[in-house]
Amino acid sequence: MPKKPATKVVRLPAKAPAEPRARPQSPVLVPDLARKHTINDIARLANVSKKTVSRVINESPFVREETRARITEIIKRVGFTPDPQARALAFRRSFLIGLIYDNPNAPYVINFQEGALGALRRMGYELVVHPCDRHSDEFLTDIRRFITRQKLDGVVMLPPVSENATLAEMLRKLECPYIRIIAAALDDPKNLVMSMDRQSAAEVAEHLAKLGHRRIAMIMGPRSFRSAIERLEGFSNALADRGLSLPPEFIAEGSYTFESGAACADALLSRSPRPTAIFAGNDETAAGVYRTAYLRGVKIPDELTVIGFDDSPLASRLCPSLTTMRQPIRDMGRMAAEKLVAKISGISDAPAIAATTVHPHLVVRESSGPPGK
Amino acid sequence: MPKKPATKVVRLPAKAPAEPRARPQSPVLVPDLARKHTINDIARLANVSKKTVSRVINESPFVREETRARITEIIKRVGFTPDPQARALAFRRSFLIGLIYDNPNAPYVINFQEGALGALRRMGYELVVHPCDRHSDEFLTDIRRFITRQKLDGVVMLPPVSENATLAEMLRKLECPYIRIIAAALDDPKNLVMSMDRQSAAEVAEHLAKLGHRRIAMIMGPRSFRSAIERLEGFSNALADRGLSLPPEFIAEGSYTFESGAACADALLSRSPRPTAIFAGNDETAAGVYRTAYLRGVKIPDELTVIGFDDSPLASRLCPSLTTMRQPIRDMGRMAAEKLVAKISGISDAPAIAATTVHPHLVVRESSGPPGK
DNA sequence: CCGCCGGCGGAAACCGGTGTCAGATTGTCC
DNA sequence: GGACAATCTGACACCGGTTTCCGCCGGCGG
Repeated sequence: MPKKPATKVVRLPAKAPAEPRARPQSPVLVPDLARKHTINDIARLANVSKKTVSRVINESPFVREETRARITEIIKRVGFTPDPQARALAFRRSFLIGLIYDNPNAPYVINFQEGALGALRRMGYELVVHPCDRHSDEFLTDIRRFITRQKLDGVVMLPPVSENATLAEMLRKLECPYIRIIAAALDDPKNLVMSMDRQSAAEVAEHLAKLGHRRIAMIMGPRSFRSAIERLEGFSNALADRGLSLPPEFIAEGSYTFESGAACADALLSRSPRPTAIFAGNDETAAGVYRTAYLRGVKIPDELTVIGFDDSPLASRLCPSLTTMRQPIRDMGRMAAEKLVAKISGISDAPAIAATTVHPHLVVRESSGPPGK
Repeated sequence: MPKKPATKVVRLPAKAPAEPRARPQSPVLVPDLARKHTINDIARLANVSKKTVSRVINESPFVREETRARITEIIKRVGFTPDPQARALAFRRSFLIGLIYDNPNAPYVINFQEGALGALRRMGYELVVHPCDRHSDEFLTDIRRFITRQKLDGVVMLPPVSENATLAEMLRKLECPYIRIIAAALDDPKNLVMSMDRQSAAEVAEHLAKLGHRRIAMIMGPRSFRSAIERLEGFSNALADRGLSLPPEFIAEGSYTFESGAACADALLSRSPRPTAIFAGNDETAAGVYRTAYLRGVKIPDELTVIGFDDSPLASRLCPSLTTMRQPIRDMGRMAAEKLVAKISGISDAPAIAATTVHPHLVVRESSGPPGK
């Protein structure tokens, strides 16, 4: 083998005058469904330049209707789709959205992810997930590298990383559009999808008050979580409005985990008199309360009413099933996606887009009842 | 609004001569940490051609050690990372791996996803998730479009879509490397990460036999799931080995869901004499059994032993906590990622890679005990 | 001392799209 | 019918990498 024949690409370095055209006859004139097509193939088939095809693809108004129809028809017939990487390169954008989270609650993440993904695909974007460790030294660096490396068009953050002010500041400096999923107005509303946790917690208070409970306790989430604060205050204030109090000894600070829920419940149930109802910060915590009640032989709901928050699948799996606040997580994913793309496209000033909030609602199940005998 | 101005793209129809240039003089000669660098910047800083820099990045052996070190140092100093889209375009590969699933089990998906993602990032790949509906008419078309459009380098499939023979056939035709997460050897081992469900189910049988149970029932998953068959057969055979039988009236076919678990348990507990132990096909199903036991006032584990499968978070949340088989899902994600990348890189023949299996193990908790009084 | 060979470095083409802008093609009006 | 403006079209450069091709260089044998 004296000469490696290289590839099929024949280059003619300096014999300019020779060939009138680079490609004598186009190899593909008949639509061939088995092959990958380029924009050049389409252009050749339609007898136009690739630029015109590009204009059709990008819905430029400067194409005659007749031409557009012809090209569209050909594109559909041969099943052409433009190469995303090539477009990304030329547009200097990736059409990629990042989902940043450090959330142990799997159903929350999956549901959000799927809600966002569905909306993003429809709009021509893809989602790249980025689980992270918010306590790591590399935390910010890591996210920064992720964003710059992938040239993300924007990111969505789930709590609790969505509450990190330093991170938001970094994103602003990076000029990376972002949406924060969050429980309070910590930022310009156009950067937020808010869950009205304060009002939701008030709804729980109302439910318990109506059932006739008077000794009510709460296991809040960690104070470093905004949602924990919102739920606590909303709950406490709403109780006060009804002439009920939430004394300090009936407030326990957990960490939104099963284990902390069990530990906090143990402390609360040691009080005398003990509470007749516990509002757990989330469903995981409520499961911890169940655990403690089970070990202590405290009957739910006869001796203890338990309310959760999230309506994760766990809530209906527990026995008795758990009364809880349902968050429309999938919808939040969709809304975040739509809002973010609107921002990226520069149509962020519509008032409807400006403030995006969702209102959880109470799902009453078996774990709540009137205060026990 | 007479004319729709289309997009924000402002064209300046005929004022050509105005702007002399886009970039006056190369903006970056001094390493500037705040700016994006190109391979040309690095080449300039190192006094070499961009080709040499490219050689260093791609670990070509044809670079002098001294030169390589200098360039590497500069790359690190300015924090340069090559543009993924540009590389993808030039390499005609995307460095993207797809994760295809239609799995309602959120913790399973999240854990797998995170395991795979961690490994993939280390190897220079990204993961693009693709939830889908395996019963949709668009199912195959949808996945095909996903793969060809994104030019995926490979895909990983979770059960049950991993068991779809037509899908696997399509991937082969597309020449798209794939890994199937699966419970039986349905394909060339080098395309599989297998979970030894048959042996695991046998372990459950052994556990129950040792506890002294003789009337044992099973709620299997849907027969269309390979794991359901494997678990049933492994369980049934292992019982037979110990002189115990699994009579047809003690086998119920569920659908791996909470609701089906409850319904099947209801049927099983109506038998007379009723079983003293139920092996549920997965933890969700086991939760359904708990539900029915709760409604019927059957005490677990005193009157009924329940065993699950998966060790999802739910297992430890239930009261009493659920004895179950733990699957190392995150590890499976990592293994699938490593195996897939090995295949893509063409080093798939190593025997260690050829067969990849994981062995779930039993986690004994409170839901299993000797047969009741 | 010369010529050959192999390793290294650089210019230019290329991947598959898009932006720019001049030129061609219409349509309109006088 | 001709001039002019508005609308369409296409040649060309470019995005940021990789690959091809070629030439330079040094080391070696003759």
